Amino acid sequence: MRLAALPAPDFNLAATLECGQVFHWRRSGAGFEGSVGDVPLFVEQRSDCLLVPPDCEQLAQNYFALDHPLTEICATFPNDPAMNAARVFCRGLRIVRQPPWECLATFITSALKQVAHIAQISHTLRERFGERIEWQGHTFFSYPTPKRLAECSEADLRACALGFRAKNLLGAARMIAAGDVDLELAAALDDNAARAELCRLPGVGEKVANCALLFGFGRLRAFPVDVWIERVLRQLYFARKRNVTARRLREFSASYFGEYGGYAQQYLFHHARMTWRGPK
DNA sequence: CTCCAGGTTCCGG
DNA sequence: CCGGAACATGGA
Repeated sequence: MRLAALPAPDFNLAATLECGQVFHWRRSGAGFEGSVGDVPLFVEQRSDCLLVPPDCEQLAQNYFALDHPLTEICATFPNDPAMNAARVFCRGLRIVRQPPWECLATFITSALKQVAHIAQISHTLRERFGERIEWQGHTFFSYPTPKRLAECSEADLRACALGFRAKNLLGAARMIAAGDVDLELAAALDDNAARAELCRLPGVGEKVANCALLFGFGRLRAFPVDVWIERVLRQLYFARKRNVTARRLREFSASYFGEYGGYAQQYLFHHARMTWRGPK
């Protein structure tokens, strides 16, 4: 089919989709196929343009956050060796705008899982409980809604290889389906209040809440501290320092990396993961 | 076989 | 507030 060309300067599609912020895109030919909410999408990069199906330009422009002032964002990063290396390595990587629920739910299922496993779980949940979307001879599945997951039993979810995460995903889906937690209301709160609201959900602690805030709620200052980032902070920012507590790391990262700390975090995360023990 | 993975929660100092 | 342990599953 004919594709439309969308100007996308200062953008790296592959890095953006494979850096561990989103898990359901698959390589397809020279591009990627996936979905944004319930809209199927194919996207391919040609130098400074994105090729997308006609009438999808606006959707892609928004989803891939082509309006983020990347040069300005990178200029706000602290000037230190670790950050500079990550900034060069991740050039063109953008924090996409994921639908809040599927982002939050995916990170609830991410606890103590490798990126490949998280993707596997996401696809299984989509195929079993999401909406099937046929498009151009390809089959896509949307992420199941809170309502749909709330109707499942814990055993249904455990059957998707969720392990102990099944109870958390189910509990979160039920609280949201019941209106006990309202993601649209949370979206109107400031960062700290929104984080506190998300943390009321089972399986959502500081780290998962920050991932949801950063990748699903557009809070570009949110700084998730996972095992990789903790290694980066301890080895590159607190080298030869003893007894650095988790709280100390959180306080440091919340201020040191600035107003676009979430971008800085993702660059440090991706760079460390890709270089510290061979690309995978 | 052992170790670890984009953590959260609960429990005892 | 802090460090430990339990919690499932699969790939390295």
